Amino acid sequence: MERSYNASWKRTMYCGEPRLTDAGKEVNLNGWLRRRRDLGGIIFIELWDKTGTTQVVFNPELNAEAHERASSLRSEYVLAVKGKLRQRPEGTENPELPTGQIELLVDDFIILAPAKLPPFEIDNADVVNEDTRMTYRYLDLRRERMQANLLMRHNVTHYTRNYFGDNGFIDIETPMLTKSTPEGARDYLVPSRVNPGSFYALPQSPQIFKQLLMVSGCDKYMQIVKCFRDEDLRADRQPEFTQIDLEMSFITEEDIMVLVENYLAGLFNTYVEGLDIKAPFLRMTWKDAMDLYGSDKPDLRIPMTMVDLAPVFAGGENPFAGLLQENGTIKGLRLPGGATLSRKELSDLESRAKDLGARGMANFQIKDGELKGPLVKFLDEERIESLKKISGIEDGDALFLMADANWKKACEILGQIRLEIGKARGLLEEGFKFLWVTEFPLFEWDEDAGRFTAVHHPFTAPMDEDMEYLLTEPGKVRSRAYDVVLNGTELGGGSIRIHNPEMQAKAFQALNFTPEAAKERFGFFLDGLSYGTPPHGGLAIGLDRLVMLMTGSQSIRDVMAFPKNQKAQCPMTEAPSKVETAQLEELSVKTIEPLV
RNA sequence: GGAGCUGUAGCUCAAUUUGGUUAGAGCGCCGGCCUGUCACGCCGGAGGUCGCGGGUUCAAGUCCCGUCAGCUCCGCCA
Repeated sequence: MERSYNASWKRTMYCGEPRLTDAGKEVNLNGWLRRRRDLGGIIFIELWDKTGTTQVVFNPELNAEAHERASSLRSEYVLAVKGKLRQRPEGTENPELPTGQIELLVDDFIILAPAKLPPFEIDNADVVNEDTRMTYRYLDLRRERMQANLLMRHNVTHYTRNYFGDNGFIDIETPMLTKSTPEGARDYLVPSRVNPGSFYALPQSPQIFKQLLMVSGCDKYMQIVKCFRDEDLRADRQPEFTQIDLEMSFITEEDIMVLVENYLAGLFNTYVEGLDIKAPFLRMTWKDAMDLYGSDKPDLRIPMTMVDLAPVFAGGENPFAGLLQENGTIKGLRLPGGATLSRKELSDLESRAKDLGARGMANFQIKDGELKGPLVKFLDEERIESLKKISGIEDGDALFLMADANWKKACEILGQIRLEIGKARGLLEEGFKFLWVTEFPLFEWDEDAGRFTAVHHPFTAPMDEDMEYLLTEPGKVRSRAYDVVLNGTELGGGSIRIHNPEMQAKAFQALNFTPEAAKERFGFFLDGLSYGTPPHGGLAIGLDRLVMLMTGSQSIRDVMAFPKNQKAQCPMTEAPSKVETAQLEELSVKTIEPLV
């Protein structure tokens, strides 16, 4: 007779729990059959749950009936097993397993569920095509590494709520159905049935709401919140992702940065083994980050920085003299040991630089004390000395040169080369290198839009020193924004906000919004600001990226339970899908090719 | 929108460079043997739309054209 699961079968231990000290105990285990070793006379199975596995023994001499039934068991069957834990016979211990000193001798068991043959070997899913893993994501998650990732994510959110709660923050939810604000990323839109022709947007961030909560006097707000952006995907970008979102009143940059770096240091030191992250973190202006690393999110694990080679070439007779007279830029990057690079390797690097938009990339090498390179002939003794002094190039090294009329472009391209060559040559150091990047430009010129756009968002406060340029030279204004960067990834960013409605109106003006347009889009917000807004600021941390880095994962997909593929589809549910005409009609949405 | 890489058994890959016998291997699966295994072992077996379509050729997994899919990157991501 078939026996079903009842209280007598409930587990008394998890599969990963038994230890030598449990020998002699009668226990129940519930779990999945992960591996079967049928030796003919005796059968071993490994019973798995999220805590680990325990070896279960079916011995015909002790229990012929159970042994007979066990021969039909297959991978991933769900079982309830009763038996006695005992120390393994001498010489059969498995030192690799936490439960390896012990095993369960079966008295009785039931099959709670058989299982179809899995489409891939679950223990080995790390090497399986991601598309297949995603189609059977529930199986992909049924393994140690993914369970560990989900647990880490839980630990992070738990720690986060405690940390900010202990620091006086309260968790407040903001709407998922909200107003579209075309500034910024593309919105996901949701049609309103009761308001034909009108749409909600899913939030790109709760930015405006959290600022209005400051107007309300909430003082310290936090939320772990889903955000949505309809843009193309990357290894570290998904259409829906989670932010740790913060906002505080009556504070300065310093308050937030100290709060957040202590949070991050504590979090990493608690959950990542062998770390001793120290706060405060290194702080660097955006200008310095660009000059030294060619990136607004420098990867400090690569021990190379760029230098300004203008003094070497200025005023001389060389191909760069004209560029420098026009205020152009020449950046240099020293590659220790780079003298071994072949002509072909140098040429490949130059074509890579061209792919990135450079017109070229010159180089020097010092081999056996002799400086070589296409530009040597343009440099006299004095300039060569200057080149060596500024760049630090020594015997055995290479030096790359990037010249461009545009300072930012020269920095960025050489910065990308720095990253790629650093990784390729194994120069990446171990560990977690945090820093703050500050004093971002407030605006940048958008060629396509023909106007300035906000680098961060239009509510970011300008630095007091640059306030006078707000309307005259917007490109010159620095912002009170700060990003926290870890190992070349932007973990989070925030700013002190504008809390004065006139200033906010000016910012919109600098962005070329007419007062009418500003009112149309953000009128409620400007109105809110005018009812007594405290100085405030905040920050948002990308939870997915955070957990990705903490778990050493290559993609945020590995730390999300059910992520989307590069086409923003879910291979498992096959979302997005077509819907019936009746649904569309109800929503007053007219469209092409509905399903029915 | 663009560039690159990949696509062969359930999974991971080889064979493609230089077209030529019946497309192989490991794992997994099925059957048999096996009483201390733990990636159990040994023996046997099943399993293929070489992503798809077209072309060149006596002959295409292999060459050509097109197309689809997945991933990485650029654009995009206030």
